Amino acid sequence: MKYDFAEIEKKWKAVWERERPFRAETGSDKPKFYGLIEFPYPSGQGLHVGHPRPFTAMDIVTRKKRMEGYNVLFPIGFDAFGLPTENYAIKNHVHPAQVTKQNIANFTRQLKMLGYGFDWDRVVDTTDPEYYKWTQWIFLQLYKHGLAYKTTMPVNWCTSCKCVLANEEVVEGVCERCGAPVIRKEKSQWMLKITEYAQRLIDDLDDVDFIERVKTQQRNWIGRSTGAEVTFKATTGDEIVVFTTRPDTLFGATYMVLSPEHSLIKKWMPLLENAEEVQAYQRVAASKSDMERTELNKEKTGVKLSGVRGINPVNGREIPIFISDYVLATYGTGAIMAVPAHDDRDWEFAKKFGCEIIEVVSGGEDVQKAAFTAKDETGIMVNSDFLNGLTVKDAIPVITKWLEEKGIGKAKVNFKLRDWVFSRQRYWGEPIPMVWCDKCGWVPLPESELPLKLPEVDSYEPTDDGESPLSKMTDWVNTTCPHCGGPARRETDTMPQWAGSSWYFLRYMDPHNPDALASKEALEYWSPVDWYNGGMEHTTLHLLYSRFWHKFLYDIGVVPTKEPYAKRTSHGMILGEGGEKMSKSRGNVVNPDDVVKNYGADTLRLYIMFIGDFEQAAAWSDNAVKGCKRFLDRIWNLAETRIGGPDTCSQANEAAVQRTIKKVGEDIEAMKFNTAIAAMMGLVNAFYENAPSRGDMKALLQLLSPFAPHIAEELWERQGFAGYASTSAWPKYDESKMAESEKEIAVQVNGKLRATATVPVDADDETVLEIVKSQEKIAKALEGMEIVRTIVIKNKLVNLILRPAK
RNA sequence: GCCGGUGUGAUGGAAUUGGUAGACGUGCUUGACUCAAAAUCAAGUGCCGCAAGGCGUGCCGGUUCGAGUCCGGCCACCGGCACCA
Repeated sequence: MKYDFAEIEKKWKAVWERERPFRAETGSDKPKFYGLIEFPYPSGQGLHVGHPRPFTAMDIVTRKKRMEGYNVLFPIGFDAFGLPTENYAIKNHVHPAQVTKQNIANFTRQLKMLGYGFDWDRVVDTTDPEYYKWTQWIFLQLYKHGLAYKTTMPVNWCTSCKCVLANEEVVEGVCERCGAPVIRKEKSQWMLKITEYAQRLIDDLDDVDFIERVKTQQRNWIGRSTGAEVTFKATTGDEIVVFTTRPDTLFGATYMVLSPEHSLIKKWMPLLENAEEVQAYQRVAASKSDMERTELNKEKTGVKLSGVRGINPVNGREIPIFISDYVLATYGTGAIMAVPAHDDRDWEFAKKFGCEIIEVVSGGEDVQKAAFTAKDETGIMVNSDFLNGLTVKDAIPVITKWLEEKGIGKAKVNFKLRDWVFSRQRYWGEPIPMVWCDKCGWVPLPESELPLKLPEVDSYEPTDDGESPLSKMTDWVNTTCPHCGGPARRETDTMPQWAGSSWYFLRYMDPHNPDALASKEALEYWSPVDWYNGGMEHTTLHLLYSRFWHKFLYDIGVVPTKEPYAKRTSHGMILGEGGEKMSKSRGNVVNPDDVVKNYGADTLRLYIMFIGDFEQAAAWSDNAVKGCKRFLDRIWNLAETRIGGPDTCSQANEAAVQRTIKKVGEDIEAMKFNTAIAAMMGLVNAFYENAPSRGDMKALLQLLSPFAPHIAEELWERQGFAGYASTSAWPKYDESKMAESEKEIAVQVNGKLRATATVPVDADDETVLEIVKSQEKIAKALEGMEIVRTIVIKNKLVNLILRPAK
């Protein structure tokens, strides 16, 4: 009989559906293992072939752990709030909840089709009020602890989504989601103080097992820099605080620059002789989008304030003050001291505006020709009074201490990370449970009133005026103040998509709990996530946000660990056949449904893991899929009918079986799924040479089971082994049985490979040399030569160093 | 500019961390089966050469008995950050 994958896969899915062998049990005595994948956004297109890569990988890992005796939690859910659903709903005049329901049903069908060992009793859906009740609850806790606040500031505004975006959602000046230009818009927004956690988000990376590129990317994004804050005085008597990473260069500060938005400018406006020019510059700067601001970074612009000057606190010198958009309002203090001799940007600006350039660090080229920016021991301080003669490195603590003693400065750490803009002017998101009362201000909804459900609205359409669709629902908006009982209005913005995903892994631990986001015991038992695999694109979004929320929940005693994830890995993208990104317009999209229909889920799983290095991008190849199908066919042919005899390994195959057990086990842990599969292919090839015994086959089926669970289960049954392959005990290997009696070693002459020799394993050097020298080729090479040196590496090679005999 | 990554046959990719480069898969060639094709099975397949042999892991150099692997200097491509003081 042929390998009828469709029939077999249907059969075993039914068994799993009935018996639920992949359920996790909170509180079991077994050691726990929590494997996590990023829950999908249930789009209308259904599962993409990119999805099965991380899903299958973690399915393999967790299936192996289960076989090794762990109590495994491998959950699935849906991150279902979001714009595509809302847009689809608008276009087709259906409720987003309806669209979500359909999409989740389709995703569920596809995920089950692929045979994943999820615990289907723990599915979460972020749009379910029983779920978002707790998303809202966390928001209230953040508010109560002063980490959520509403403020008016210029924010990123996507012109197409008609919605604000977090900094993390703006990529090269355009919207991360839709690619439309992002402009600055002054809006009142809910913000979360992620900056309060900046230091800990960096520091605690040292304690977790994240792949290096994830750590670096997060560190880059948080962007820590150490330096000092220094207070300059203006001739008006006002104080201007600047941040600098180079307090050592203070004597070289020859002018100051304020960002165009700096608050002092407004105050000084009546004093300025060129007020009109300054205002014009401010207007131009304000109208620039992020993109324009960075595109124009080649040419410095700015205006000198006439009528006000700054005073350098170290030497009392009066210096000019400029405004320029190369100084950002949102970083540091929005003001800098400029040291053109030792900063490229200041140098460029100084050249254009004719500012004085004073060298205070010697050791570089002429500072009139280029800035000297080295920060190490190469430079020696000059023109700097009491700092003269010190290296830059030594000067920094000296000047910092001096500033502190004089009360004009202090050491300071700054971060690039900004607070998280948390409101969205959209319908399909969690309502923010806050009420505005003219008397009491912002008042949080009492927890007893959660969940605050999304009301039904007539239109989900975003509005051009930047207000949420909810704002038109006057019945819903108008409410009473929970505090004073007077008339009040609800917040009409909703939470961003990242809200629900910032804590979902906690809900999996206890998904139906009505009284808490999860019970204490469940949190204690399952925390932390042992292994979390996900996309690099979430490194500075979801991964960072969820670490922030988790740390907050830890601080208020809700969760037991500082970090949510013990280990984080990441997979490469699946590209189209030619190595290009899959897209509808290129017509190179592969649909998992089609692959499963043509080859079966087991083949798809196997291929997607065999496609290449898990961490690297890989191009789809229809031909290579066939190779994996062929591999399963070959196993089927060997094991379709019951093999007789005892359940032990055959002599001919034992060493190969043992080696494969070791290799596959180690490779799964190291995410080298491609070589694990290659090893199994090699074993099957060996079985074609020496027919496998029942024991040989048993081991193979167990190794195969995490990768291709359906066929493994079917053949397991056909062989008459007890229970199920997927719940059997992971095979053990015995090092002593892996050794062969003979080994082929390399024979080199003067470091060049000349022959190979077969020698007994672990033979002593003399024996090996004797065998080697008797080789025809080597004997020939030895003629007329003398051996200067011999190198013997046990079981590997012999290298003879020769020179002509005298 | 800063940070991270990658470079190996026709092709996707292996290589026990300094020890026979190219495992495994695809493709290709040949043979068996077949009226034929597909499927399957078997053999071969880094390059040059009839052979002996020589050359081969982006490039140049170094260390070593021995380098894909270590060191120094480049080049190319991919990703992240970027007027962050």
